[in-house]
Amino acid sequence: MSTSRSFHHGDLKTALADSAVRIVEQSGVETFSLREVARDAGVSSAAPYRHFSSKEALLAEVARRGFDQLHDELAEAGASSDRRSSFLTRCVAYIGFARRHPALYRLMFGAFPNKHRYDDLVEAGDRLFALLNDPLAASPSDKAARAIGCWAFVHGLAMLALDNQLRAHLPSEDDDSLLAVLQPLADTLMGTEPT
Amino acid sequence: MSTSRSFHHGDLKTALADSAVRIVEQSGVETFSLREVARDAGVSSAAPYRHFSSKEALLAEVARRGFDQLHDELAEAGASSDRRSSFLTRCVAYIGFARRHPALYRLMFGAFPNKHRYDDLVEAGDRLFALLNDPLAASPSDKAARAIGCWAFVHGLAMLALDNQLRAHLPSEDDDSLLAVLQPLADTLMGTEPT
DNA sequence: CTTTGGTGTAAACAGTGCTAACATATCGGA
DNA sequence: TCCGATATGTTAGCACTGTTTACACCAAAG
Repeated sequence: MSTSRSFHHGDLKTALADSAVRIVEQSGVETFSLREVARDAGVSSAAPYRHFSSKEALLAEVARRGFDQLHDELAEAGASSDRRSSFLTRCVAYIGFARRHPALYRLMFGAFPNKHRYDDLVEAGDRLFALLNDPLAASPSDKAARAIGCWAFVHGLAMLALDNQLRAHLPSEDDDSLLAVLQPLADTLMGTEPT
Repeated sequence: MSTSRSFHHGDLKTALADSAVRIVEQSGVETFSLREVARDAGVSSAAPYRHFSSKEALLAEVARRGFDQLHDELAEAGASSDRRSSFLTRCVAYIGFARRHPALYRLMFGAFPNKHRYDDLVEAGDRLFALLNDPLAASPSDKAARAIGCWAFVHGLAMLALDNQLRAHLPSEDDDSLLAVLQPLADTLMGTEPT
């Protein structure tokens, strides 16, 4: 074994992606530079092009990782308990993720020209969507509409949280305040009676 | 009168903002360049700095205009009729705006490092929020929570629309499909009975 | 051992945000 | 009316960016 690490880096591709994630989370995507990633990984400016066809392709990989991570966190968060509280738990966890990784979250849902070229990214997004719909699966009739509504609501809430709009308009921004917003919607979305 | 237009441009500031809006809407914000704006306005690369302290400041002005325009369109859309249908009309109009001006809308809600420096921009956002809350004004009790929920929902829906997620998961993406998603939420948010 | 293909480098190109030094036009006051 | 101060434009340049091209090197297959 010993994946020989003399001249050839060994696994530069994942090293670059690791650096990229760290840099995006620290400094946001506006100032993100491929050359800085290369410096961070200790290689030349042209090296990344052996593994990613463009800066956008590297950012797509970063976003894909973000989707996977969010998916896994939500899967764990709402595993136990009944549908309704699973739904609420996941909503809170979702917004928590967006808050802990604001720049990454913005990248995930930001404008991706040519998004269709990165099918791994698209698939990761679809997996997340499917998981969010999970607690709504047994809801009555107009399933699609409720599913979309669910995601739209949580996503919009997360975005407003990132813009500090929640803090501006809610008494506090802890999980209880969030739940006060989420509760009535959950009842509607799931077709259950308020408890 | 006759704002003398020989050497000094006359009103370069608004001319630059006009060009910037057009360029953002056409090509998105990723490739947006101050120099292109300058070329488009027929001035040198350094001229914009007499009127905007940075590229970000010019983009802030573009975003501010977007907020004002959306505000005005919504104000007109839901002017007549009762609260409930006014709310629904405005939701549809809101998402319609996002779809007709995707890049501009993304800019408006995108990451704005140092957003606090552009108070005009912040105020324009606040005016929009106030207008969206208008139909909910007379709703019972937990007003703030419902108001936030309302905006979050519409905003999230608009974002998903821009990512083509609605087309992917809804039977069609006309206004009727949108209303199917919006209806049950509207009832919940406004504290009225479904009709 | 040799060849071949994958992976790194250095150098260059065009384009970028932004600044500094300079030029000109406009306007308020002597 | 002249005249300086100021606002608004220009040119030239810096440091940086994404990307490409030509080249160097190493690993493994034949």
